Amino acid sequence: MPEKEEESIPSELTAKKPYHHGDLRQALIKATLELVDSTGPRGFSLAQVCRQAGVSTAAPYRHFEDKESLLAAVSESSFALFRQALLQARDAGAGSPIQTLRALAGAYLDFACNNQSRFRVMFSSGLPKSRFPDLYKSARSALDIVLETVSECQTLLPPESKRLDAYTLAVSLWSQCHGLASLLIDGYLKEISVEERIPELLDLLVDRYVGCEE
Amino acid sequence: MPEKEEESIPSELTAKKPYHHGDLRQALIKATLELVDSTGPRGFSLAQVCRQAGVSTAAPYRHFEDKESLLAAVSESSFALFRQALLQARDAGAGSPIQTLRALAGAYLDFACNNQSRFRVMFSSGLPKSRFPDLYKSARSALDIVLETVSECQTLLPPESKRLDAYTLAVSLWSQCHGLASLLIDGYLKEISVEERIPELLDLLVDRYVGCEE
DNA sequence: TGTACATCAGTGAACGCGCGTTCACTGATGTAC
DNA sequence: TGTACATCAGTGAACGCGCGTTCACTGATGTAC
Repeated sequence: MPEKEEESIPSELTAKKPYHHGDLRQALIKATLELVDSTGPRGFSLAQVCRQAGVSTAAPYRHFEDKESLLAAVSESSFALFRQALLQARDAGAGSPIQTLRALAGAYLDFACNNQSRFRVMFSSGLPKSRFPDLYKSARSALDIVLETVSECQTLLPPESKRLDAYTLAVSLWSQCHGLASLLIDGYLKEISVEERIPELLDLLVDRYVGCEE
Repeated sequence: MPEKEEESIPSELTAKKPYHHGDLRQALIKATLELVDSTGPRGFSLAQVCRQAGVSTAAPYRHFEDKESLLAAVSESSFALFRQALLQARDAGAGSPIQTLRALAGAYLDFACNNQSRFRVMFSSGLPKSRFPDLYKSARSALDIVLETVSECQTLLPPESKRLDAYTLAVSLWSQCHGLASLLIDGYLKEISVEERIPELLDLLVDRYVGCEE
């Protein structure tokens, strides 16, 4: 028969929790991301989120219209962070166009790998565009960074890189980043130990955008 | 007050449906795919599947252990079809290595676009590898086609294409196909009307695998 | 500075619902004799 | 060929459960006077 703890009440129980949370909105987003990590973007329940955040099941309705709105807020904030990361990579380097593209591709991959839950919500949540038009806008404003940067870089590159229009090039770079990120996150590249070859892959995919220069 | 139809009983009601279904297993897989199309790989319910297949909610348990097993069967059959499509593309051409790679990339994209539900289940269902080890094997046996074909093609190509090992090249080709397919399916390429440029994109991504030749 | 009051973020109990799964059963099919 | 019976794919009613959402409420905060 196990002894009962009688000596002292743990501090997290004595410390009376305040009636108001402080920043429940952010806490709910954080809890959602943690659950998405194990259940996928559609497998979590609002009740779980509330338990995780230590709050009653009615509390979220002060901040979000319903469950889907919470997920949309998670997605929108993720696209905003993503956009920031891409912008930072584009502006930080200030080196050659090739270096800028390389930095952009690296940032894309880094964001995906370090924010897997966010990446999943962004690209696999299946939220209806019709209900959340702003969400789609914030997605586009992040992805446009890729398109714009490739266009800008292309104007700075030697003429032989210009036989293709910038959009085609941009989509090519973008989809390669996106595919690599998705396959990494889903674990399909684990067995063939591709992770240490990522720098090489990034160089490969960027170098080829300027024709033949090595 | 609407009139009631009294003239004749529709044939689908008079035709007594047989007690045994015939091929319920396949019918359940088909119904699941149709629902996945609108709800995502985790949003459908077994009850909906049964309604769609015109069968009681207990019927699936003659064919699948539980709901997750049904989804795993959908995924496994999809990887098998995918593998078939890739093999066919690889073997049909019998042209130059470049043509073979081009055909493979085209088949990857075609499969994804013509079987969007299957593609979603394959890559976004989040089924636990631990419970369905065979599923992961069938995934690998499909994806290995890409790796093998790139290796084979590379041995037939001029030496300047060999400065990178085949795995790195294969992963690069693979991830580009995968990213392009994912972005197309998720609708992120619709506004910039990239769809008519797909052949060009495919040429672009394949041509670059052999160094500089144009 | 002190008090009254509006505001609003939280509670917790309750709801109706659809879900996944089980059960004893039924009816069609195939096979042994 | 005809009959008895084992097999098994289906039924339909029932279950317990967790879910999303609502409601009247409570208690903390900020502001007007």
